[in-house]
Amino acid sequence: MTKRVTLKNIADTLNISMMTVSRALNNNPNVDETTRKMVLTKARELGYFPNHIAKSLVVAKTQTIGVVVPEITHSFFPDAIKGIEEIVYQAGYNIMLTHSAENTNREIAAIETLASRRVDGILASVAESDTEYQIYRQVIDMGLHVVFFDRCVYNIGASCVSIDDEESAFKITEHIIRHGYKKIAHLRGPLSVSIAKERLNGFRRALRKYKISYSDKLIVESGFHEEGGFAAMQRLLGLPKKERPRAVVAVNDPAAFGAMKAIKEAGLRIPEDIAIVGFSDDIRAELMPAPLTTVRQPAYEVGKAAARKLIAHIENKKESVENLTIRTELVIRKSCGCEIPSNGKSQNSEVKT
Amino acid sequence: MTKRVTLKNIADTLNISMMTVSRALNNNPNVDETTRKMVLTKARELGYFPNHIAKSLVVAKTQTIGVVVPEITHSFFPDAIKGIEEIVYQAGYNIMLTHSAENTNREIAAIETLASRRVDGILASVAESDTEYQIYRQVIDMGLHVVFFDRCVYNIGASCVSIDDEESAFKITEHIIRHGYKKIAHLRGPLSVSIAKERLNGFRRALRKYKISYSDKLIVESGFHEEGGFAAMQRLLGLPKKERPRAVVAVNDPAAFGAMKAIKEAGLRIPEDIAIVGFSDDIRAELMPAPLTTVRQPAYEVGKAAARKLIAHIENKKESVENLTIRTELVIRKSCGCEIPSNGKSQNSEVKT
DNA sequence: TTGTACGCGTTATCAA
DNA sequence: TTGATAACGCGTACAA
Repeated sequence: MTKRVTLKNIADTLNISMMTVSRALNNNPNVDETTRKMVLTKARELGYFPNHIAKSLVVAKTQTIGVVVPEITHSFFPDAIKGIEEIVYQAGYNIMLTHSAENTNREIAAIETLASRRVDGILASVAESDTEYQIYRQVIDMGLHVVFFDRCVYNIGASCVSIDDEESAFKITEHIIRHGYKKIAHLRGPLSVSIAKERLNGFRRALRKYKISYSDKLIVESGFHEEGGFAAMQRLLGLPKKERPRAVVAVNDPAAFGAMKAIKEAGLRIPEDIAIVGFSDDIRAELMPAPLTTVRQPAYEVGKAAARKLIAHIENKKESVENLTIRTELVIRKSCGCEIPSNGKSQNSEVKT
Repeated sequence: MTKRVTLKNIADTLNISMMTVSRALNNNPNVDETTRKMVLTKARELGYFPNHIAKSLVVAKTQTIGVVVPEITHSFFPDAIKGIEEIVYQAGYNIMLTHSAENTNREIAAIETLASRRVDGILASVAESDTEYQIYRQVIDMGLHVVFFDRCVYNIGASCVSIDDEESAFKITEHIIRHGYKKIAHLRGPLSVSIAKERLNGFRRALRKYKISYSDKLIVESGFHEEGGFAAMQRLLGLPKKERPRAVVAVNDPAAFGAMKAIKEAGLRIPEDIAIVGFSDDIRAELMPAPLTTVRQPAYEVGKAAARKLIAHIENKKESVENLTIRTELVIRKSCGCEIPSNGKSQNSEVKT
């Protein structure tokens, strides 16, 4: 921040009061048109930029939204941020972006700085490692508006926008079941993260509905990344032949990619020996040797909806806290054993294997 | 921004002055340890969060870096932003993120709000459509520090951090030439963007060095996207057979992907009929049917270097304005006609075709 | 070690 | 339509 021209500078050179200058610049109707023109001209001439900091201090509003993401480079987040930016820009807000790097302490520090910077609200997606949410309670109690997106914390007085994880996992598992597979494994994420838990629930519900028995041995933790998926799949492949899964439902696409690598390295074919499906429709999914059947998450829409909800909370005291859900779409490709339907998006292919 | 506890609140409940509270909270040594403990305890008890806005107003520094990107979802930018975040976080700054959507007017508006919000400096990558940079001149003249990254504006009093585009384009073109190809086309970007111009220059320099003649017919504009690459390649394929290129150097990977699609649709093989190389090492490059030979851009490093340079400018008046260059790496894959070397990264394969 | 006075740049409020 | 004054919450400079 360097020395700048102020309202007072303009007022002095024009021999009028600061207030008149302020009013002229803010399109206040109670200003003579001649004076307004004069002020506008002089302001431009002097290179005046309003000091938004000073204004924020007076009006106790910063027009700023704090955003907390766990990992900017996860394909989901750039799209979500773009959606957020689109909405807040139109509403006259700006984004303060923070990155927790999946680290709880950094996330807490981020929330604290955002609170100190008096953002009008926070859009947050929590880190994998989070186990307690005291800091969110604290800022929410202070009256700061929080809306979670994608990875939510529930029952804490904040709205949440996410995809219907449980239902989506149910649907893709159901799709797999309809292929006739009986031994189906699940690579699950860390259960401290809401989406991991819900996808697991959806997986289980589908098995129950179709009365497929399963042992807990077929549910292994992979985390959200390729390496974890690879390791988890290796463990499954290390099972006695009879217990090995015929199909795998992965918690997300990266985990599925890792698993596919492990399957390949074991000399097995996808989907002939082992079918697999992912979750998220990563940009790489359709380019895999066996293009990956997966769930498309509308990240951009999630970002937009979350931003809209947050702004509603900010601008309307009585906006109700609620959990919003954004529809996903099943993307059918070869990895599940389907013939690819013409548009690759049919939801009802039933292929026996 | 909601009602909050202030220094004065703490001071009053403790019957001491605001200044003592301020000093205690800021680890000023001139405070009795007993008082400090008392203050710290009470601050926590009351849920005090320092008002960074008020502080910024007094000290005329916001500890905020404005970031302007043309398109958050371009694979380059999330990585670059992550690098930026890493550095500014360590240095005690936060990021205000804006997105121009490749639109000049939005970019100008973004710079203006960032200036109003009194950010300490700006990291900017300009939009494709930009033709004049008056707004940057203006804020730089005001004393705002600007560092461009990736897409730069030169000779305007701002540092720039980018990859060595000209040299990288030269190297990858040279690589293609060494395969023995004679008729080599270039899909170029919009010349108003610095990187497009420089890559074209590198391409030309390589042809000159190896005395390869070329007609301007083989340099066609594709823009930076897949559709443009597709259309541009179709134009090349529409040329009389004799004039058609045997190899193509694309301005970036998405353009190359589009071109590859056009080549496929024309019933030609890559690299047997037409070899092609890209630029940027998009995450999809190695997954293409013919894995794409390309130039790897260290986006994360570019972001870090740009952030470091900006902070140096902010914190050290005499930091010199300069253009920094980050090294790229040639990534050799099949699309250029190479046998793939063991690690996929050799720089000196020479294969005749 | 602690406290007082003032100012940062703006808007709200009330008076003219 | 315009202006004077106070206030936002904090740090600087100086005094005690």
